[in-house]
Order: sequence, then C-alpha cells, then structure tokens
Amino acid sequence: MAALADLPRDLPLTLADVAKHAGVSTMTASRALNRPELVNQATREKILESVRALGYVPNLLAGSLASSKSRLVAILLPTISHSLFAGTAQAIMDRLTEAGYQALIGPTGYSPEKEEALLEAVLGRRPDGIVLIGSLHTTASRARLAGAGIPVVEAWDLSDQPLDMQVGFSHEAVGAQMAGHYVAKGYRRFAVITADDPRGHRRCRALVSELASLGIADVPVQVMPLPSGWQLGRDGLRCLLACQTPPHLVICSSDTIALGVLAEAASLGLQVPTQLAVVGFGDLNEASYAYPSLSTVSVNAAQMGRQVAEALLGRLADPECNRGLAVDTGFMLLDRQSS
Amino acid sequence: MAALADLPRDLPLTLADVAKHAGVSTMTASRALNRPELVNQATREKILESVRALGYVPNLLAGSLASSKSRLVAILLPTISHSLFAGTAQAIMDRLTEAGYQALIGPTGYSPEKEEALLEAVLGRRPDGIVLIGSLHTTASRARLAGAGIPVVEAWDLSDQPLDMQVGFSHEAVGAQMAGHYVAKGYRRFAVITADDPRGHRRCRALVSELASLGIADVPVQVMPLPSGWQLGRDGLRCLLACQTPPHLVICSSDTIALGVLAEAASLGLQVPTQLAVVGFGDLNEASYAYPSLSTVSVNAAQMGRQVAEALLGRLADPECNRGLAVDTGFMLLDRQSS
DNA sequence: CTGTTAGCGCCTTCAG
DNA sequence: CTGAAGGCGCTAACAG
Repeated sequence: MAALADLPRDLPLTLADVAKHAGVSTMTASRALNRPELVNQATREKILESVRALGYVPNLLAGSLASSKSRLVAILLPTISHSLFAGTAQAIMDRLTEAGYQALIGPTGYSPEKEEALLEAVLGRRPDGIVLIGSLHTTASRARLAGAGIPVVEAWDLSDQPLDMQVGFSHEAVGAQMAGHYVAKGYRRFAVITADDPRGHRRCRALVSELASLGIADVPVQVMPLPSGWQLGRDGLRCLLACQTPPHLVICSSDTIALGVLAEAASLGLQVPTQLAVVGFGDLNEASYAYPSLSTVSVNAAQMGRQVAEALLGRLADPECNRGLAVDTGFMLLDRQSS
Repeated sequence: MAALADLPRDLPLTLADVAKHAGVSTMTASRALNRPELVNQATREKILESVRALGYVPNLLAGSLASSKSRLVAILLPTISHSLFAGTAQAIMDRLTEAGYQALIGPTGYSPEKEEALLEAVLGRRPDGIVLIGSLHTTASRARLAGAGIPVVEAWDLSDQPLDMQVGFSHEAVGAQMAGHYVAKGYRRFAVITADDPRGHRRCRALVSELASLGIADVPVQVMPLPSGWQLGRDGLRCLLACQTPPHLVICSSDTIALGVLAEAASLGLQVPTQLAVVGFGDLNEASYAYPSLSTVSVNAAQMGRQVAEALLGRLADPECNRGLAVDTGFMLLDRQSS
C-alpha cells in the first residue's frame, strides 16, 4: 500500500500497462483478473503482483461495454427515506454486493414524468437487471422497460399484469384482513389516516369496502399529503376529532403516522388503547413495534429484499430460471398487549 | 409510444441506426442529443423524431468511456436502513438527479475488508465524484480514493484530515454540549446506551469526559451490538436497571434506541420524564420528535444532504471550486415539554 | 495456457 | 453547422 502512494498516478493506468509490467499480453492480464482458472498459476501471480504494485483499478465501463455485462442492478423506488423501502433495498444490496453486483439507485419520487426520465437514464447504463419497488406509474415506462429485455423484479406488490417476476403481498388483503380482525375484536367506530400514496390508498379502499360489507359504513378517511411524517399523524388525528364523532380505532397507513397519532393522543390526554386504539403499518423490526400501545400490521422488509435478490440472481445465472415467479411474502397482524 | 412497442427491439439500437434513419452522420446525431445548441434546429428535430420512433436509448457506458465523464456519483454509507443516513442520501440523490447525475450506492456495512473491495468496484465505474457518509475505515482505502483524483465529499463528520471537502458536525461537540445542558438542568445520575458505532462512541466519550470535568464520574455505559434497533434500547435499559444504581437520565446514541428505552420504561411502569428522562439522537423530522416524553438531539439530515450535493456540483462545474471546503452543519438540543 | 485480431457504441478532434 | 477518422479500455472469438 506504500507503493500505491509512491507512484505517479497522473495518467490513468490501463490493463496494457499492467500487462507490460508483467510481461504478458493484455488478454492474459484480463483473464488473470476475470477468469483466473484459465491462467497458469505462476503468470497469474505475477500479474496480480503488477496490479498491486501499480495500483491498477480496472475500468468497468470499458469492460461492460466490451462484454455487454455490467454487473449492475438498478433499483427504482419512491424514496429511500422510508424504512420499509430502505429495509428492502438494503437487503437486496447486501445480497447483490455479495454476488459481485452493484446497485444503481433511482428515487422515482411520486412524479411520473421524473420517473420516465429516470428510467431512461438508468437503462442507458445497461444494468443486467432491475428491481422495481412500488411499480411504475406510466404505461410508457412499462413498455420501455419491457423493451429493454432484462430481468425485472417487481417488489412490494402483487399485480395481475406482472412485467416479469414479482415478490410482494396483496395490499387489498391487508385492508380486508384488518377490517375483519378489528371488527372481531369488537371495534365499530373506525377512522383512517392515510398518506396520499397508491398502495396506502389501496389498503384503505379494501378496508373501507370490507367494513361496509360487515355493516360499518361512513368510515371517515383523512388523506394526508406526502411526504409522510409523524406530523401527518398529529394533524390527521386533530382533524378527525374536530370534524366527526370521535373514532375508537384509528388505522394509519404507516407507523410513522401512527406515532404522530400516539403523540397527539398523549398530549390530548387520551388513554391508548382504551379510549383510542391505534394501528400502524410497517416493518417488523421498526420502532412501531417497540411501543406497547401500538397495534400494527407488519411486513418483513429485509426478508422480502432477500427474496427479491434471490429471484434476480437466479435468473441472472440461468435465463430460464424463475419465469413467471410470483412470491407472496405475506404480512402479519400484530396486537401488542400492554404487557 | 405505440411505435415503441411495434418495433422489432431484438438487436439493440445504436446511434448509427438513429443517424441512418434520420439521414445524418452519427456525429450529428450525437450532438443533437448532447449539445443541441450546436445543431441546426430542423435537423435536430428530425433526429429527435427518429430517436422517438425507434425507441433509442443511448448507451451511457459507451458514452462515458469515450468522454471519460460518467455523470455518476458514488455514495458510500454504512447502511441505508438508518433514517439519518437515508435522509442525507435521499437529499443528495434528489439534487443530483435534478442535475443529471445518477447515484451508485455502496453500503459499506461495518466491515473494513468489504469496504475496500466495495470501494475498488465503485471506483471501477469511474464516478465523477464520490460522497462518503461516515468516512472510510482503513488508510489503504483513503489512499486509493485519493489516488482516484475525483472530488470527494465527506459527510456526517468533521475531521482534522479531510480528504477533500467536508460537510458535517462535530460529534465531540454533541457529547460535550449534552453534558453541560443536562447538568445545568439539574441531572446528576446519568447513564449511556450506545450502539457499537464509531461516531456513537465518540459522542459518548466526549459526553463522559465532559461530565467528569463537571464532577460527575463513573457514568455507566452500555454498549450494544449492531445493527441498531429498538430492542437494543429495551435490553440496554434492563441491564442498566439491573446492574447499577438506577439513572435519572438515559442518553441514547439514536432515537431508535431511545424508543426502545421508552417502551421498556412504560412496561416497567416508570414515569417518563419524571422518574426517568430519556434523550435520543436523530433527524429533525423523525419519529423521536413526535413523542413528547423524549428529549432529543437533532440534526437536519436532508439539509446536510443538500449541502453535500451543492458542494459536489460546484466542484464538478468548476475544478477550482470549494477547495478546502468545510461546512459545520451543527445540531440542536431539543427539550420536549410534556405539552 | 497464451496471443492476435476485431470490435463494443460513442465522442474527441480536426477538417470541411 | 456537419462529417470522417481514430481511439476510449476492455474482452469475445478464434488461432496457435
């Protein structure tokens, strides 16, 4: 490593420099780095020695261009500032890194136009595969992606018209099951606070319609603007309490919002969960789970990420693998006792 | 967009195909896409039309190789599953995307060996710039990075030996200020629960030593293993209560841990903050801030991210810009009243 | 096991 | 404003 610093690193080194230094052809040097088993042990070591001595760093752009394999996987998601998405993305990257891939992250935000531009830029890097967390908004984007001819995994959702592989769960099932569960526990006065997010809306719609079919109508729904944050919970609860007959159970589209509701309830002196029960939605390992008074719907973001990575790596290893794959990762309804 | 789907997308299109379709040379087509101002309006539109008609997606690998400009920025951070880092990374990416750059994310974890491998792989993509959140662990890595000759921003910290630009705050100052603040408020019986993370340790050390100089010695410190999570807070508090004279104030290295402490306190029936005060550390907009009983030290992750992006973009635009830049983003000590 | 020959797709440079 | 030539750094495909 001393050598590294000593050398004149002015002009970027190429494989040719390394080859010259080691007294072999560029091709042999290339093989020594990428398919060591094809090279004589002794020459290989000589080459690796030169690599170290010169501090050579292979130019992956050139390599990818020549081999049309980039060892790059793009991950498109609404935002990484959301523990659910971040947890999934982290797990995917961990596994991918392990397998020698790197992750190009594209935050799509919630704007379809940006999303299209982003997708095009990302596809321009010629990733070997792509992961969509939260699906794509426009059909143009989906067409573009389909045209790219690379493996795609859609995560965080289960759709009727998958692009390729999918790993997720049904947001409709979440909504419906919540309705049944809390009605069975005796609740009748529901209210919903949801962020203005497609999947949150779907859970909410399913919940409301299932409640209706159980005889509970006119459930107040507060839709809060993105980005999500605990403040939405505070504001949401205040609206709910101001404008309606107060609910006994508030269902939130995320744990973050639920925490805000808890905070507001506390400052209003409302006993949780006796006077007001609160339900969130989030990762199994997240904060929500820590607070006894919060009942929550949990998904295992990390596990989902691992399944996504496996699906993709499988396909990358074998073009026929995992065709039509659809994994339902499920979710859990957790009631916290006041233990 | 209908055209997109209709075409035989079998063989990947090249700029040459577009040029032929438009009846110009590849060079003109290239310019039409990258430096439109150098091309006659009419021909440019003809070319863009061909691009659309064929569904051409430029190969950025080839472009980057030829121009040695990748419009790629690498962001290395311990993990994105941590709202502080994620918030910063998100803000950086937002600004970068806006400016036409893309983000390659490298999760370094907490293993120096992985970090070195990751850095090498990342540098292989020839990013135009690199952001380090949480610095690099080994000197070999730092040497490699220095040798790469690209702009570097170190975030989340302020160091005596910066590689290049830095945007962050002093973890020592956080620790010292907490000591003064809470002693001034009358607390004497402190305890610390910290994740086993370098910056957490530094805050803790500064806190303990400042407390010592204020006459408070033997502060119990619980170091908890990574990865961080609310469970660490529960366990940590239990240990603290079991093994020592109970503290009046528990200082946690993160809000997540603090939430765990609050949960444990609640289930033990401890009144917060009267019987036990809890202090966290986290993002201004995060959950911690929502809960009235939690006092917290806050940093503004998003703002820091924006400053990082500006620093980098400035340098990218002008090689002489921001040399030696060191921005102290500061932090805030927030006491929540039980309002 | 190793070397040679040709590009990968684009952009720089220089000439029109 | 547009075009032709050459090369970015690497690797496939073949030959030895």
